[in-house]
Amino acid sequence: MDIQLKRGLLDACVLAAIKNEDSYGYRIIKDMKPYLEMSESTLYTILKRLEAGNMITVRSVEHEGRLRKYYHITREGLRRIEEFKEDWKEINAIYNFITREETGNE
Amino acid sequence: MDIQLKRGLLDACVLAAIKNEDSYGYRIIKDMKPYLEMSESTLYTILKRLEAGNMITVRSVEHEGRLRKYYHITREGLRRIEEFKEDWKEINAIYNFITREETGNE
DNA sequence: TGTTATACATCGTAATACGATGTATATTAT
DNA sequence: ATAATATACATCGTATTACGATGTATAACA
Repeated sequence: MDIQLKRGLLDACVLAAIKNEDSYGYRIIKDMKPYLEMSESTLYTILKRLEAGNMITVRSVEHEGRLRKYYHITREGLRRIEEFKEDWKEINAIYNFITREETGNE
Repeated sequence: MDIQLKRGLLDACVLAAIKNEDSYGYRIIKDMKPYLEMSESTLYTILKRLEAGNMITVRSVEHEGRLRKYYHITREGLRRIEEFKEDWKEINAIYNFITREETGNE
């Protein structure tokens, strides 16, 4: 899979992964795996970015000796997902341009 | 529009723009404009990349005192478009993951 | 004479995905 | 007992990349 093609979906995908229930890094990766594989370093970069953009909030929880950071989606984050849906309409138009079969010139 | 979202479409879009007829930089930009806006510096970067990847070939033509470089899609380039179509199936699966509405937990 | 359109080209930069690597504990396999 | 795997987060360096800014040059038009 072309990496570039995934790029625009990464942020929205992480937001979607925590949309219905707060989650933490390791689990987010596992939940997304069937749809989109992402390395840990990539995920943590994205989580930092989303936090900086006020799309998510973080809360640390001690769990069996290990640290867990639970991420919670904010109103801003939910809005980001809606924005994504809007953008997708344009993306589909571009997709149609790319895949259209020209008729009448052969 | 989120820039990241466009990234994966750029190369395929340029290939699509010359698929049915050889074209040159300035015209490619104008043809794509209704679907996807791209700066000149971006296009020439992409054309260089596609040429390096043997997706297109170039031929210079003198036209009214000005230089024109006509780009022609190769078999490799056509294959790239087909690859894009294949990848799109996965992209759609990811899209569904992002936009799905969870039922039964509220 | 000045502006816009046509046409290609390069440089610098900021954003970004990811491999490599590191820390630390718990569980499972050999 | 020991090795390997799973869990869990974190950082550094790097290559790719889109694009604004800028440059060169001619033709058409106001």
